[in-house]
Amino acid sequence: MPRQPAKPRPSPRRSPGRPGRPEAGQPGQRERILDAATDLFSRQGVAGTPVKAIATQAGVTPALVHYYFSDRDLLLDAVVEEKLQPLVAGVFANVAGDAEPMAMLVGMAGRLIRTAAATPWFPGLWIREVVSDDGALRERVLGRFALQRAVALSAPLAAAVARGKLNRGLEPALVMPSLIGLTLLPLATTHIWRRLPGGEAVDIDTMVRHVSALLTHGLAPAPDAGESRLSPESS
Amino acid sequence: MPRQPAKPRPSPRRSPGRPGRPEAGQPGQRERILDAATDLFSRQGVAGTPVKAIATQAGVTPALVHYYFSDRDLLLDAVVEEKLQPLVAGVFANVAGDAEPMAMLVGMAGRLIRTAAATPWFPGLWIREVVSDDGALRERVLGRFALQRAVALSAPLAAAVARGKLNRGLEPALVMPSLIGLTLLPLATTHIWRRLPGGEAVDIDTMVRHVSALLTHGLAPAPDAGESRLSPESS
Amino acid sequence: MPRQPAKPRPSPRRSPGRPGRPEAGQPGQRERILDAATDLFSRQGVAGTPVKAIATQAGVTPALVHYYFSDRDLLLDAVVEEKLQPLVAGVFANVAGDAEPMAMLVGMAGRLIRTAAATPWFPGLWIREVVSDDGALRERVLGRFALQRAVALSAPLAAAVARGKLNRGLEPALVMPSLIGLTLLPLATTHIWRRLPGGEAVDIDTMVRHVSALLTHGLAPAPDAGESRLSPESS
Amino acid sequence: MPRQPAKPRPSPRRSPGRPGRPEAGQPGQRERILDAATDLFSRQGVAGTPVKAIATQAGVTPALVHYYFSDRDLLLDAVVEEKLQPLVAGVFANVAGDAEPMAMLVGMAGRLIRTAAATPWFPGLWIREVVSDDGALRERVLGRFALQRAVALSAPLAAAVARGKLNRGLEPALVMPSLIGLTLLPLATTHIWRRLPGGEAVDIDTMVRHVSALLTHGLAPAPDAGESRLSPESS
DNA sequence: TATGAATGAGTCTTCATTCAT
DNA sequence: CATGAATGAAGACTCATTCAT
Repeated sequence: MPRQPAKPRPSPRRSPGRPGRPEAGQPGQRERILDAATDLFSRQGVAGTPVKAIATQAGVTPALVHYYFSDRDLLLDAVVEEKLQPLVAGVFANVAGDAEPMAMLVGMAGRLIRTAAATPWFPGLWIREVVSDDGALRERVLGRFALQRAVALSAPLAAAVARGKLNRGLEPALVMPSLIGLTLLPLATTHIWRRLPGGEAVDIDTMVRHVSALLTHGLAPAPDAGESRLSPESS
Repeated sequence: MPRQPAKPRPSPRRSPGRPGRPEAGQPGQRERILDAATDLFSRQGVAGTPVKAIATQAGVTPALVHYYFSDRDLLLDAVVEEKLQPLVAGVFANVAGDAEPMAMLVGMAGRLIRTAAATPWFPGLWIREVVSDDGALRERVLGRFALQRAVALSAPLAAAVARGKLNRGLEPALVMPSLIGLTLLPLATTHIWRRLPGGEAVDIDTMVRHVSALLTHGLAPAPDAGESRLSPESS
Repeated sequence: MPRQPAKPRPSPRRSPGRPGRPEAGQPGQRERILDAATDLFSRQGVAGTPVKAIATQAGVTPALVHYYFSDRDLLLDAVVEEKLQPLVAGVFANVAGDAEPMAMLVGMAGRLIRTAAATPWFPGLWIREVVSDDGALRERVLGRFALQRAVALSAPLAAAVARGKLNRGLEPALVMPSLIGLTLLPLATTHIWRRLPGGEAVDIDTMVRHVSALLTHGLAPAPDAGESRLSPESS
Repeated sequence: MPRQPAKPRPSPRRSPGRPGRPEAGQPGQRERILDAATDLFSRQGVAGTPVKAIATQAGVTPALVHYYFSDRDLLLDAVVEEKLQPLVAGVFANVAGDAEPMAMLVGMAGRLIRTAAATPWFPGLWIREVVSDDGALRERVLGRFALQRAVALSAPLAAAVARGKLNRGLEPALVMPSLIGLTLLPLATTHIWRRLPGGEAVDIDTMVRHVSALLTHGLAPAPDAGESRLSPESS
């Protein structure tokens, strides 16, 4: 303690933490900020969330947000890399182009719904800031991982449609957007349709069933065209 | 600022426009502002669009925006009432609960797509500011017309599912969200999937066909008794 | 970005002006700000002068400074263009390379001193922000007018030294810096040497006489061949 | 940028109280910081140099700067005492009032130039922070050693002028400022006039010769009675 | 001896809004 | 009708400084 003598001692400044401070530090200050940012961004939008709001929700000073992330922009980077990217990786995990396309798509839809349900900030953030035109995360997400994932899926899907393994009326390039629209958008609007009659009873399993039903029949090749379901398969 | 005493002092009723202005006629100042606001809101989000940007795009001063709309908040009201509401009314036009549910839904999807394609600001605005959690227009839209429209549709849909006129795996409360997700979200992300292989060739008709195909089979009652059920994710 | 300030409409906000407001407006708000900026920059340095200080001295709000100058940087531009440039132009007025070099230089020194004395901010600003290494106005001033003025003078001076119309011991490239050093630096340090014995009595005319005396003999060609050479440091 | 946080200077300002003096490593942490500070102050100005920049250049943490110097203000003190003061002492070394004034002044000019050339931070720091109006080091330097040095010189110079041992047109109180202006200002502006034609070839010896030539003739008593007088403003 | 963490007090800048003209 | 001028309130970011370790 080198500062003994003529210490001005302006303010007592004892316990720096706001109520509910981390004590020892399990959550990790940086983590708390990142969580708060992700949450607020998903609820109020990036443009609608001042750094101060993030700091407040994390129980820190705005200056500390800059201390850890330097920049509002780098904070966005961190959200994409440390929050979104892992999540998307989870959804795409063990998705192989060679699998049965129907199963793959329905499976991905289910995983998307369950993932999103377990990570409440996901659908809102994606809808608002990735999908939207000038979404603050859009280019980051597309450039870093989303686009390549979509591209990787595009050839198999086109082939599946061409070979009649998927409904021939489908447009391959629109399959993924349809999937997103069918899963994340309803999830992002839970608060809305819950207000509808019958809506309050809908749970995640119901949702998975609904989307599965829609996709199973909607994506499948038309039964009357003479194509039997699950023809011999030759990969 | 340095206006000396000898000020011209124009008469109380001066001719409005400066030279080279659109005069009082065709476009309408107020209309231009409203258009600019709608467009910018849809592209940059409400929170991301300052009044000044709207004024600039409309070719007027920020003060004039206040002159016509008093308030940023009332400008939002105007956008909802004069832009969104008529559009939604168009989509729901001659939708009757008594019609064949399949035809009604597929028809509405088609109308949604065509309407949105003809009104580029629509999908973006809806996705960002109506659907999103704290969307700036959300409560306005829900409270004024969207909710009651959805409610009106909810009973017939539930009945149709119950009576087997729609796929039994569907959840009535989720039919409308699915419809929105299947139409507006892909439309809002045109810029994205256009970059995918095969995406650049997709036009509106293709899109209508794609969604129709998906819905026609996806919503229709299962042709056979064996209902496809997705296993609830064996986690 | 985040707008929507929860309009409480707190204060009636009547008379905007602070004490001593311009009333009719002789000085001109913009002019007042520019004057304040120039003055403060010269006294405290550019880096040491917050916009708020300028605003306060001008009797306005910081926001108004931005209203007129957009940017701290553009304010610097304005200071250079509207304050420094005219002043320098005045000093260099009717300076012709063809004139007798002695008379020209001594005349310029005199004009520099009188100009600077009449414009108290000039020497300080020049010394601190033009001459100094990372001076905030340096590149602006050099790039826009100072360098070309110096270059224009450089050939005639070299010729004059070569032809013996100026002291042969002089280095042409150093003549202008010497002139500046002999005039602006003492002027910038008035407050210092005024404290010295005999200093309080020195006025502008005395200063002009002093510099003229020094230059008249210092610049003039040596009357006799015996050129004084300083021994290279007798350490 | 604008620093200088209203120095209340509450503490008695003791010797920084380094708990155990550095003396460990060769370069010396403290020395490195002091060097970095001096260098940066001279190039960017005191107000334009954050502690962090000093720390970075010295390869340490900002906290360590405070550890050694307690305070930004005390760091300035240290720069003055440990850097500027010794340098100035060197320039004034063996300057005696009784010497031949001409030789003393020309000698001092030469020593000033050579000193400054060997210590690149000197001219800039002096010009910017000692000479300038609110220079951050000004009062420190004047109060501690510069003023008394100048005062000590002032009587002999006045006597020399009075006795005709120096040019009678000179103003004694202005001799030292002229000397500073003639030496340090050109040195501080090396980067500028080096860009002029002929400037790139100028070296220290040339500079010494130039100033010596100017001073030798400029300071010397007029060889003839006809004293050149500059007309008071040739308008 | 040294530092990472943390913060209060600024600094620059933007914005919605008002008002006299 | 329309606008230039003006401002209070915020927003992002920086900085000197402190402190526990």
